[in-house]
Amino acid sequence: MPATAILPDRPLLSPRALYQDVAERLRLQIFSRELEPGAWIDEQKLAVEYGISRTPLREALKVLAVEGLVTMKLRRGAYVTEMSATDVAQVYHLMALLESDAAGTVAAQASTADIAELQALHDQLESEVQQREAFFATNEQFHLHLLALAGNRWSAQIVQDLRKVMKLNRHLSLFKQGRLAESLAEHRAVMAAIAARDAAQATRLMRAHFDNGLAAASA
Amino acid sequence: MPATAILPDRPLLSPRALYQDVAERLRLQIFSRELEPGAWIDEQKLAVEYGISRTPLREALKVLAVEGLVTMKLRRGAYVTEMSATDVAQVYHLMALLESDAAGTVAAQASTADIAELQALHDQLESEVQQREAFFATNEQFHLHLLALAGNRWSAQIVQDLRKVMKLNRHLSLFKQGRLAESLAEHRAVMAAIAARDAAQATRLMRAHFDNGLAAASA
DNA sequence: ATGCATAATTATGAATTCAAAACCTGCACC
DNA sequence: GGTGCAGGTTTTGAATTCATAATTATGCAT
Repeated sequence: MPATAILPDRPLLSPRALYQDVAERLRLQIFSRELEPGAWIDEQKLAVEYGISRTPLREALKVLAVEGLVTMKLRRGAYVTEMSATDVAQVYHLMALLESDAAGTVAAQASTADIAELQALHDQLESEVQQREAFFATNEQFHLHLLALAGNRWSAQIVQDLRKVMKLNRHLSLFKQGRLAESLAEHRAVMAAIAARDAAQATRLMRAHFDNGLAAASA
Repeated sequence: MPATAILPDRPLLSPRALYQDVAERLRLQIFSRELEPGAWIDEQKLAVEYGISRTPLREALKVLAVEGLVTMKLRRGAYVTEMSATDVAQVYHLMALLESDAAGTVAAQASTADIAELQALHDQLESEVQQREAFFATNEQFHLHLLALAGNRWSAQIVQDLRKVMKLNRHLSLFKQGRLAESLAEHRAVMAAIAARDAAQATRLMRAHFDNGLAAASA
């Protein structure tokens, strides 16, 4: 009898292909450090564990490779990507660029209703300073919502991918004690600029928010 | 006898996996419009044409899907992505953001030798205004070299992917008559700002260069 | 002739099989 | 005691096979 399949029974007529489910499951295992950076990914073992064949697993690995989460080595399989300090800085810089641009766009163009939604998310964040996990989740929601409101789907997709690879990095700045409060204050300022429709200021403040995050991460 | 394989014999000990070669070949077929936007990609036919099995072809298609060149529909296969006018504008905006940032970084930080190399590429461009094909090629080389000099490998990778996607768009601004000369003039200004180590100006001018390109493309 | 139900065909998604490269392991030899 | 080679094992990369969903074709009733 094979090892218990981890993927629960899914309807035969699934809304998406198996390799996509597998890709998502792999991401979760990577983010949770069950598969840690630098580790070799054993195709056969995982296929048995997931209760599937190697084919969809290999397809999923190729997807993650393009996203940057794993690195393929010819004839040696897949490895979880290791992020150097340089990589972290470079990705932060990119996210700062894209998200600050998005903040400016939203401040200038979003509807009042959209901004109210953003404000609601921010208010929720304010109430969660004491709950680390909830704060992280809402924080990510806020940023993704901002990207969605900015309306550039290419940009949004890229930032989503970058956020994924960022999760490879153990030393997320927000984990630093005390950084949560600072981060919230910066957020508040960004939100205020957006609400005030001050695009230039929103851009500036969002960029500062990321720069501070990077500084905290590398400290 | 099967149809003639398009891929030439390659050494048994190939430097990269077959699916990567196939991905590259697919990109070329897409850019050259042998596979046109919206078209369904016949796996079996292509596999025979390439003289390979469906497995590496399918893996290549998944890679292109993440890159945005093709769209996978469940149980309906792969389709060449169609770019709307909105998509074109969004991608242009992104490239403007990333490349103008790179221009600023290079102006501020690149070595004198590096800038000399860039200048050499620009000089070559100046000599090629009359040769459309050569101009395109050198232009792309210049931009990619600039990205490389900026030193952010994530940024460089993204811009490379975006440039690929852009080639899906038939109405590349540079094709417009007269735009070549304008483009060159803008290039010259950017190059001058970089040589003068004026980062802010380099950023501004590169951004303007792309904005003009977009305006020309949508005109 | 047209519309619907159903059967045949085709193409995709996934599993399985096969070939070749990389990696151990152990032994001979320096 | 270390080094290098031979053989076997493991694992990847790719082809083939299989199952099922989607599409097309067919035939029947109206």
